[in-house]
Amino acid sequence: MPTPVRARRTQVERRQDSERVLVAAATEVIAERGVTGASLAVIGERAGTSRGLPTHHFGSKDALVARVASRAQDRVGDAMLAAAARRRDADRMSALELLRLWVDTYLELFEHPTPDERVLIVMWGATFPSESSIEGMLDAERRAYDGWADVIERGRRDGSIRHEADPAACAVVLHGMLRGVAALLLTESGHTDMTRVRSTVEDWIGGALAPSAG
Amino acid sequence: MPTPVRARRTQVERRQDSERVLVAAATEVIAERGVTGASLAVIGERAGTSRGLPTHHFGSKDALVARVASRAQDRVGDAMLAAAARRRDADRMSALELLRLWVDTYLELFEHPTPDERVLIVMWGATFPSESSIEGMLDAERRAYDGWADVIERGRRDGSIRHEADPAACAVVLHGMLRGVAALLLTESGHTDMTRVRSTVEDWIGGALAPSAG
Amino acid sequence: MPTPVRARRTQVERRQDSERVLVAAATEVIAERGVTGASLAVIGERAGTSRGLPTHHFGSKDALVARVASRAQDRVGDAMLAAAARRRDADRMSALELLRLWVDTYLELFEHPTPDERVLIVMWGATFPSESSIEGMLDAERRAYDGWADVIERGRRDGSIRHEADPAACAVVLHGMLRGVAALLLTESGHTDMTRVRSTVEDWIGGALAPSAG
Amino acid sequence: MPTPVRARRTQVERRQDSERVLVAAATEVIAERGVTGASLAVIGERAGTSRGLPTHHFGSKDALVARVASRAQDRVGDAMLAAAARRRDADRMSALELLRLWVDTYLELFEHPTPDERVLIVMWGATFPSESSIEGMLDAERRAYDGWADVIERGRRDGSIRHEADPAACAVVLHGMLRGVAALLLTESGHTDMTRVRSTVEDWIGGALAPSAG
DNA sequence: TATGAATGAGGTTTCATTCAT
DNA sequence: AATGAATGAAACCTCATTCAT
Repeated sequence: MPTPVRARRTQVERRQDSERVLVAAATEVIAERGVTGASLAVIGERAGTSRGLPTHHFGSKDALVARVASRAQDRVGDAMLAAAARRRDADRMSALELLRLWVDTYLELFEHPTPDERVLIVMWGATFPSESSIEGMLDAERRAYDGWADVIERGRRDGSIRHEADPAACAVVLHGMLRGVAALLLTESGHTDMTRVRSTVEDWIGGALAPSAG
Repeated sequence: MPTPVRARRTQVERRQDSERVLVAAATEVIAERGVTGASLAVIGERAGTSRGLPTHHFGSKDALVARVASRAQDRVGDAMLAAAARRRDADRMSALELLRLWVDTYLELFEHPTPDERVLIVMWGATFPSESSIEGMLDAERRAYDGWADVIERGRRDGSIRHEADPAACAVVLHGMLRGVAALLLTESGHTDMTRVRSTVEDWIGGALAPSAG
Repeated sequence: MPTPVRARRTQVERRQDSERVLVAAATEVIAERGVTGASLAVIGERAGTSRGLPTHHFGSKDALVARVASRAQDRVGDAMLAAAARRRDADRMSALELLRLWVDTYLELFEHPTPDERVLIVMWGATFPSESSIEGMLDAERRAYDGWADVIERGRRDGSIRHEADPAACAVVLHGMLRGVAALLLTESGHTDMTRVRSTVEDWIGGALAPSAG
Repeated sequence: MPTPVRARRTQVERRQDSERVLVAAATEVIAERGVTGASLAVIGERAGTSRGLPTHHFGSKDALVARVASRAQDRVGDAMLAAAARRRDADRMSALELLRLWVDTYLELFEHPTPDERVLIVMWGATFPSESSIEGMLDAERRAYDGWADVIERGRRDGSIRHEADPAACAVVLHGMLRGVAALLLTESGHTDMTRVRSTVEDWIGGALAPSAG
């Protein structure tokens, strides 16, 4: 008696499909209405499924929210890694060059933001209340600016970043600047000249981190 | 034996007292739980009044939230104006010096943040969802970086800020940086060395805006 | 020492003024929104006084509502008595003539209804729920159709109304008809030709109560 | 030992059962306390379900109220149609005979009124305030006396109703009379001799609509 | 796996009433 | 007498979650 090999695989596929479509829908709805404003029923309907599927699939709203957060972080992180990978001379780039590439890539993402970019900022904003905690969000923040600090430290060693720069403090300022600028761009889209903002950020970073000419 | 001189209060005084205590409580609770997480019942209890007073007094949650927002904005704005007013040489300061003073004052506020400072960032975060709108919040943002753009423009004219700086773009970057850094400081308080962050911000601004030595 | 004779009288007058203006306002608001839909605060404001005055003056909402009901009943009753009093030949009218005069007067009132007429119907409608009870409303109803039964009985004796007519049953039908027609006129004002409705009612009463020609 | 054959119900059955029981409970409670006096919590409890089910099921109180109204209208309308259908000679009845049959059926319903009859009158009463509006209630009224006007017009053509009768005006008077009498019967049940009222109504209609003997 | 019916806690708001001025 | 501030119960509604199908 032949076993329905494909049938079982189909179950797994269907589950994955559900997950993909639910996370995408949740990303959209949270980007529009915020974490607390997004209801599971609306997410289910936006996904074209039943209102009960989000709970059924993820067990709880918190779990779905955490899933959305981690996916959004990954997408942005991947974009930056991919930008570096595309460069032929990746292994010959100085740390400062890499940092500038990353910054540029980051800002480029927010020039034409998808729900993935927007939701990242929305969820960042949701961490500001002192009691609020979104699973995995604070950790991701810390990883992010540990990353910046790391590059800056490397730059100090390879001479591409001035020695006086304090890696930890610069990482805070740099990360805060990128997040803050991104947030302003999202809430004020249309009112700002993106190209100029990007080149201004480049200038500031250059002025702050490049070794002094002397 | 001292008598409670002012035990009798007029209606107007009672109303003002209620308002003061309600706005203070709302500021605290919103700073802790966010705008949507703060319920009027909890605010009423925190204020030491009945659970129904917030609605009775302000008519709606939105009105109370708007009141909290405008008060928080005023407090921060006032602090910056007061810092300038305290300077003897206020009228002889260059635009860049004024800008640095303001930045320094702003960051100092977030070194030991009260609920007023925190709530400002929390409410800023609540504006990130595209459909969300908090009465008066977006306007205040725009006023704020119009203010920065104005100082930068003045600096270009008085020669204290380099001519190449684009006032509008620099204002976005500067305002975003301050907001973003403030947000990081609030969520990461204890993990960062405030003094170093402040002096780093100073350096970046100097490097970006001061006229080039040549 | 002269006593402020007028001052005391003024207090009484002011109280009466308040009462008049409050009852008038309550009549309007109840006519618009129904008994439960009318709030004391709105009534107070409509009266041009404070929101607290209705309670202060009448002690409770029920008391004010009862006052409105009795006044509205009086106004309608007075109009009918006045119509009879205006007739020179009042003492020579047959019972049927009096009844027709009353009916005509009643319907005329609803041709251009003031809040007084409307509120009477509104409050009548509020007595339909089985548990609902508006102070004095049911009694007034009963008095009203006892009045009709009385006239019909007199008509049977003076020969102006046919002998077969059952006073109690006819009173129910007549009173119901008037109330029902009035209610339709209020909810459908503009859609009905009042003049025809009035003459139709006259015809029906004539056909039902006048002695048969034979 | 008998097993509960239908213990398992499909989702659709569960939904229909809930709807039935909720509408029945709402009808009862509204008949007792009026539209505004009936709270969803009480309706839910009366239905033997949770307090939240009414809202969950119908979305809003207005929707449930509209559902109750339309069902009550249907029940009364159906009773009148059924009475005509039971007659063998239905197609040979004159318009006046049909009208009398309907009137008789209508009044019979109110002799032993169920909540369905009572709620119809209660909701009619709730439409009297000028600003109040119950979904579908005014339309139903208009349909109802359009129906009466139609029968009267047919009677004028088949000669069973006198030619002088104005269909529109007579419909208003007839409908008003029936509603008004029904309302009095409900509020005064026990105080009135139903049989006599019914035969009085018959007499009045006969006197008003039947062609004059001559 | 997926659907959606049902629950019940909790939110904002309305409002009659109480109470201080 | 009059004002209006304050209370607290109760209303409608939203929504995460549980549960039956």
